[in-house]
Amino acid sequence: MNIGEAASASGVSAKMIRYYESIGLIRPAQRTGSNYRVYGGEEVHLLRFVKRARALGFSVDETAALLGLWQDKSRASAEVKTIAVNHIAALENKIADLEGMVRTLKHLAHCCGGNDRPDCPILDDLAGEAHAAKGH
Amino acid sequence: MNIGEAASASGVSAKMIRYYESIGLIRPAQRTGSNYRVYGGEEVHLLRFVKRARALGFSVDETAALLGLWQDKSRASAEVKTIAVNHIAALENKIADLEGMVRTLKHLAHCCGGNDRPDCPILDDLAGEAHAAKGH
DNA sequence: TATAAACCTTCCCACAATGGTAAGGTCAAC
DNA sequence: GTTGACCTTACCATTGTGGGAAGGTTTATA
Repeated sequence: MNIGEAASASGVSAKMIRYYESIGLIRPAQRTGSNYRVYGGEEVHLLRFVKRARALGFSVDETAALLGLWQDKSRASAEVKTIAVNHIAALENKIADLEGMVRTLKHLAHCCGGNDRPDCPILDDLAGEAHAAKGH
Repeated sequence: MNIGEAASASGVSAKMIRYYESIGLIRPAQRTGSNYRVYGGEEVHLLRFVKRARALGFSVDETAALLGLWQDKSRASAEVKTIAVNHIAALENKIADLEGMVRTLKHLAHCCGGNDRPDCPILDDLAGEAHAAKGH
């Protein structure tokens, strides 16, 4: 299997496969006589693992740790769970940050006329000149 | 005012002030005879605006647009509101993505013993080998 | 069989935003 | 007049991904 076929079989672009190889996330592929990378079902399986982990928001480093644990048949599931639980916490922090932004922005947008007058509480807030909004 | 003073007055690091200048987000500062950047209250005000916009998750490009509108005293507030509303939608999309990840991970973590046995539904899921979980 | 299309290879550039560091100039205080 | 705290520019790194060029290979077709 060529890299292009492995890419469409795994959903990981050829570009990213080479990248993952270059940073050591995946082992260097075997090569043909003419230096083409060769992949088999096992490699594609591994690439899918990586893709799934990335889609769940794990960093490449975390993914590498998970891959290591996956291949260590005697791992303790607690190790995996720890990574997952930490990742959940990080995601929830990020969500909380974004929700804070949304909350503020919704308030400001709600207060903004959104018409053709220049009067704009959104800009006033950004400028730190939040004049008292007419209570709503 | 030196760049360092402007940085502590505005909360934007000196590094970032120079960066914002280099990409054209803010106008080049005036210079002293010895080539030091000089800032006044107005510039600090502007930097605070930028900082606040960035803290609300606006990209540098969006921030530039907002800055332009801020300085255009005859803008229509609708233009600002449009940027804000689009940004809210983008943030909410991102939140939804992250929440999907959290939901999946919580389910998997819940199903994972987290003990010293190798048995791990998290890895099974990543590997695409999600064997039927014992119903819970 | 010749040639063109569709692959592959490596290498470099770009993004967004931020931090770091190094080599050198300047200013203020003591 | 020296020291320390500032400033200047110019690079490098990050994270993960895409784009492209320059050149080699394989395959399909005329």
